[in-house]
Parts: sequence; structure tokens; C-alpha cells
Amino acid sequence: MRLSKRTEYGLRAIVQLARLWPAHYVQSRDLSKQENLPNKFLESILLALRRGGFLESKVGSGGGYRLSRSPREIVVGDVLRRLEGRLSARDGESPRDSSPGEIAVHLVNNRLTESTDTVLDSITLDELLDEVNKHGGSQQEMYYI
Amino acid sequence: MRLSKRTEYGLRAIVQLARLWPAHYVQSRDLSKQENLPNKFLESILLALRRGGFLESKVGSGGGYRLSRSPREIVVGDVLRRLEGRLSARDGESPRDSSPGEIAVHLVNNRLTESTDTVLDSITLDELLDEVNKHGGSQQEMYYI
DNA sequence: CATTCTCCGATCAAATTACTAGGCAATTGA
DNA sequence: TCAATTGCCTAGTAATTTGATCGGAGAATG
Repeated sequence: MRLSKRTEYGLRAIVQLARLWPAHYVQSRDLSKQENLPNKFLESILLALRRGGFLESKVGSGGGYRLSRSPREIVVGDVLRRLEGRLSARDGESPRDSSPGEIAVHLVNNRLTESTDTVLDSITLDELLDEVNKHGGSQQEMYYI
Repeated sequence: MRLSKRTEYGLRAIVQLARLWPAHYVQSRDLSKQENLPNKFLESILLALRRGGFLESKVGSGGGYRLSRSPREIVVGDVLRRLEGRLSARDGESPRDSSPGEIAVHLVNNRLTESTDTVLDSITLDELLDEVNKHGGSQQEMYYI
């Protein structure tokens, strides 16, 4: 019931990209340094985010990644669903030949899914960034160096 | 982001036990038949539920398991937390020397945890049972045989 | 006193997750 | 124009977690 590393790393990377938006392209190598993440792993995650339409990229010298649109228009839930594969525990519609236990599990899964979707779909990247800045306080400068 | 089999089986078993409460002890073997679950695996789950204080057991011939108190007094969230190990994605309190990405992840985790806890802590076993009965309809009798 | 059960530790296979290697293909700056 | 740079992509491996089984020990029952 917690986020996978893949999801966590992806979120960390896209938060960094949101901080820098709409500046120039940022290379995956720099992102992995800033957040101290395994480079090759991060690359594959960034690729997934690009395919999901959240990032745009540029190959070659001076290339890198940046958000494809404003942080205000990117919903955290969308990002996480793309990375997590199955955020929703939602099974298919309630099967007819189920034991009481199965029905109960189905019910619980649905309530859980609904609630997490609601929470995550109510946060955009820039709101998240605002919160981070509130909590950040003193130690942010080092990431601008 | 979905329940593990262990949790699912435990929930299915305890729902069955709630249906039968406060009748006599039910053996793990019968439970695994009713819900079609691997017997030995279920045994270890029932043991965890007993240690969690949700069930009481009786060894020897004629023994088995039953709820330790009324389904009305058993909260689904408590049960799931016992089984899942880490339902809460909650990491320790917000660390001071974190990157923006880490803070963001921390924030998201907390919101997620808070929301799932709220949902699960608002359902008791007997409410869950009510819902199951609404959805059950026709095919319940077979489980009484 | 034999049968019926829970209790319990160890172990194992399969699946999933986390991560790395290595090369091609585009782009660019010198 | 060409070498350096950087994303793109496939495949594979290491580590961890999950789902389950085995083989009993020991308590109650009838």
C-alpha cells in the first residue's frame, strides 16, 4: 500500500522539472544527481512519462527533458497512474457467482480505489510544489547551485 | 496499490466468521473450503488474526476459530492493518535534509495514508456484512449447507 | 488413548521490483 | 564534417516480496 520506487523516483523527477519549468531542457543525468537516483533506472521512467504526454524531450547535445505543459495543468493522479501500472485496485464489475468473502473484498477494493483516486486527482503539480516550498524553508538553495 | 492475497484471504475468512457469529467454533479447514482458499496459508493468516485479538481459538477436536467480539465492534481498518504489515505508506516525520522531490513524495504518501485510513476505519464488520447481503441476492444459501 | 485440531518454524517457488549493460539514432557545436 | 552528447530501446540480472507448502509438537475431546 505504498508507492513503488519507480513511482517515487518518477514523482521526484517530475517535481524537479516543475520547479525549473519553463526553463531549458534538463538532462536525465542532472536529474538523477539532483535527487540522487540511479541514472539508468530513471531514464526508463522519464521515457514512460514522455510517452504519457507529461514530458517532451530533445535528443542530442544540449537536449534533455521538460514538462510538456504548465505544472498547473498536470494532475498528480494521472502521473502516478501512468507509473504505477495499477493504482486502482478495481476488479471487474461485481461478479455474480461470488462467495460473501469475495463480494466483501470487492466492496473494500472499490471504496479504496475511489478514495485514492479522489485524493490524487485533486492535486496538480503546482499545488504540490507550493506545499513543498512551504515545508522546504531553508535548505532549498543548494539545488539551484 | 491493491490488497495482497494474504490480506484478501484474511478478510474473506473473517467475513465468513462474522456471518456465523456467535455460533460455534469454525475450523480453518471448513473456512478454506467455504471460500476456496489454500488451507495451510489460511492457517497462518488466522493465527495472525488471533494474535491481533480479532479471533479466539480452541485447540483439539471440536475446536476452531470464532470472532472474539461482535462484528459491530470490529473495524475493517484494524484488521487490514494487522494483515498488510504496512497499510500506511507513512514514512517517519518529515526529514529536514530532504530534496524537494522527497518532500513531495512524503506529502503525497501522507495524504494517501490519511485517506485510506479514514475510509477503512469507517467500516465495521457488520456494516460490511450488510452491504454484502444487499449485493448477494440469490446465491447465498449454498454457503449454509 | 487415538483422533482432531491449533500452533509454529523452516523452507521453497514464483512473481515482482529494482536496477544495469550496451548499443543505435538523432542532434549539435566546434 | 565529425566527434561529442544525449535520448531511445532491448535485454538481461539481482534483490526482494509474496504465496504457499511441509512436517511436525502439543492441547483438548470423545
